[in-house]
Amino acid sequence: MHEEAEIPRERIEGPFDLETTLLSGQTSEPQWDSEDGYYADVEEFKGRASRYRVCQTGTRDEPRLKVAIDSEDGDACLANDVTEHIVKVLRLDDDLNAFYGAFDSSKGDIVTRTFEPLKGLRLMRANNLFESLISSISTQHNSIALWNKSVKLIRDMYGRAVQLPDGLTIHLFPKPEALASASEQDLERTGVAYRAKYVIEAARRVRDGELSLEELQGHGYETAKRKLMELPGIGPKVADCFLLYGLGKTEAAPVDIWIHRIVRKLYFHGANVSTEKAARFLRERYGSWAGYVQLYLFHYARQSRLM
DNA sequence: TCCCAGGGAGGAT
DNA sequence: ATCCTCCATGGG
Repeated sequence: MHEEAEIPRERIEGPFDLETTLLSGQTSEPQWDSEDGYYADVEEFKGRASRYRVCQTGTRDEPRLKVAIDSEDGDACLANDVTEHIVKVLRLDDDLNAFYGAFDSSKGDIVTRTFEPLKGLRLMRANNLFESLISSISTQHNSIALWNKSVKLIRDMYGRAVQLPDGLTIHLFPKPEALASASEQDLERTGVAYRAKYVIEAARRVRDGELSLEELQGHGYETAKRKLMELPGIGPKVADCFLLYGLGKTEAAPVDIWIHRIVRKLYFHGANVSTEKAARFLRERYGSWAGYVQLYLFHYARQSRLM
């Protein structure tokens, strides 16, 4: 069944740029598909597999969004669930203007110089906690293009296939049990390569209840991070990715090779500061905005070819 | 052919 | 604690 909806201006706190946000390669889930102005992803709502598409109609400073929903047969009204979901995953209720005003540019805080060129860029939250965890694991020592492809292949190979009324077939991300019982060899064919054993072990622990992703939500940053790092293949950076993009803990600032270089150059005069120290520095300096600062620094540096 | 990709494990100091 | 090498695959 097909539905359409709109997200009005008043649901969006401050400016928003859909394209910059979705193309920033930030999230620990594959990039949304794009077709003529619309960006699409798939998820289950009220047990019904759905494909939702989002299009920005208003401007960056007066943003509005159009939403189109196609779901497998059923007469459930999903418009409300989907629009609330979109507000959550695009973090439309984050007060971006508060972020832009939180640091004193006259005191020369470096990050403020990224605000104008990237205005409207928002953090995202994962559609799906389990997918976010597996995606985060598959990013280690991998390229953005490659892990995007791998996670989409995991959907295609192990996820439930659904044909929508318009004929399009979509694949949801598989449930933990499907990946837990996958063979390492089979999973390697998705391109996750040597990380297959990490993916299977993480899926097994979630399936067996040894790790509850929902419970982590209730823990503080430090505790949740420590529990995540008990999993093989999850170190400080992957844990921070899931804490930020999966659990929405915005004090998490994943320090990858890029952020590491940027922080050393911009904040430590090029001194050799460890990744752990850089992460702690961002958390202590920027608090609950650290995740946003990380996003802006990363995107700014890559876009401007600063590093 | 060579090199690296949004790191982490296992080992040696 | 900090440093070192290797990890499997694809794309430049």
